[in-house]
Amino acid sequence: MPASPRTRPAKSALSREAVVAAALAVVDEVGVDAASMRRVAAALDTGPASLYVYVADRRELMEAAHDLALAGVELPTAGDWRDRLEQLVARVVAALAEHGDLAMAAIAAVPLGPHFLRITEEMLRLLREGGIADPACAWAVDLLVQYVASSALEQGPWNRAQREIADPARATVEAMGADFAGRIDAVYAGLDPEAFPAITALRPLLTTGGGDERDAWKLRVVVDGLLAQG
Amino acid sequence: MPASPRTRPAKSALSREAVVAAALAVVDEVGVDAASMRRVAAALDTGPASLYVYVADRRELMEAAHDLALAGVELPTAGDWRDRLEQLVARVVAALAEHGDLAMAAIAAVPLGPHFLRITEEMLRLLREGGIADPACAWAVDLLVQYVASSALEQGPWNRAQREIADPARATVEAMGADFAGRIDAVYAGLDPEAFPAITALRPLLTTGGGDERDAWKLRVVVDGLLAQG
DNA sequence: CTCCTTGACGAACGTCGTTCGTGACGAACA
DNA sequence: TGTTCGTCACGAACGACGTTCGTCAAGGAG
Repeated sequence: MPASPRTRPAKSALSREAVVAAALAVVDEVGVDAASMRRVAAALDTGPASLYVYVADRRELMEAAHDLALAGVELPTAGDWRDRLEQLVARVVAALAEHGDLAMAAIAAVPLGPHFLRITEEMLRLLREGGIADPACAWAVDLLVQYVASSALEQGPWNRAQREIADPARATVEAMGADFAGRIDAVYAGLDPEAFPAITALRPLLTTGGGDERDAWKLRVVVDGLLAQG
Repeated sequence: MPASPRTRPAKSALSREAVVAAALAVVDEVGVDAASMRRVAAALDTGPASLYVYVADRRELMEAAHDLALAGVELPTAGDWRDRLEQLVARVVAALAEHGDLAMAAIAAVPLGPHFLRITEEMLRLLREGGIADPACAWAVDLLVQYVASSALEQGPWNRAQREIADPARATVEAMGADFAGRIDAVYAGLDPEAFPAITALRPLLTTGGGDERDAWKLRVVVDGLLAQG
């Protein structure tokens, strides 16, 4: 009588929480696209069909993982409404960017998970506290959500590449990571300087990250712009 | 001797242009995810393997389709540098949003196709013409590219749903299209008003598009914010 | 004419998301 | 106690996918 996974007691029962956490861990490891149902199930020592007890489909699973990544985002408490808004946005971006390309999981539709909703609520609250009219608040939060998604998607894979460069056990990925900006730079370098004088002139600036300072700058642009509206 | 597709003269030869154009048409029809190599090939009356003569892989094909969508974007000539920058950005967003979720094709990496490069060049040129310092120009164009991608991705599927509602021949998709915002609204409606007072209060504003006016507002926010930097 | 290159593309492979059917287990009921 | 029902677990299988490899046909060069 061979040991069969169908024999119950040897494994703890699955739960939606366990499944979602496993999905997030697999995304960390291999990215959203490669995080197949089979991989997630394997991480749980089961088969892919088991996951469907807890999620309707792969999309739901990945969205849940996305929301889970935001569980640790704490609402800021220090400073005026603008400080708090900027801190909140930066924290959300950072939480997502901690997980490689996780932002891809919620890029095609408005995220509606519990954590994202509480963050949305807080953004709206802060905007209203800042005296911004309600119609503009609605549009502003829309823009901020765009900013969050696109920033997380920019920073996430970059963060990941940096981590992999720093990890000697992953030297095989080193060439790929170091080339993250190298590929873009190579394209820019190959352009005709006559036809592309601006890109040519700014090339070094376009391909060297700028890190936290750049991110803070971009967020400041958006918020200053919001404040500039009548 | 059955007629075989291997018999040459009955079909015009493929070309990269034809393959990319077919891909864009299929994306228009079914969206990026469903635009499989098989579907694109079928649109060309051939098999999927034929496409690999012209593109290395599916990613390259979709990116090329993305760039093709920008072929018709003309650089603005009227107004001061700010007018032209805003017009350019709006045109790029509109060109992408004309094609459903095409923006997904270039969401994970910086687009580097010929049309996108000429647009990037023009953005940089205009920013410099506006007297913005080079380091800030680099960051600004980065932010504008984020804005373009996320806006196209927001507007594209919405545009598509609207077109499908307006098309009586596609009545079967009507319920889905009409529910585009309905689903979000349903989630918001189901929230506890005590826990989510802001979302509850602003719900009508959050789920009714705002259309062109909102898009113009958001772009103005970004550009005003750029101008506000020292 | 022969040889080489290139375009064309079918067959096949490995992988994927998902469904369906079956088994195991526990709770409820008679 | 035995039976029934509901739920979790999950293997087998299906249809679809991206891609590779091998073969054929056509055209050009020598």
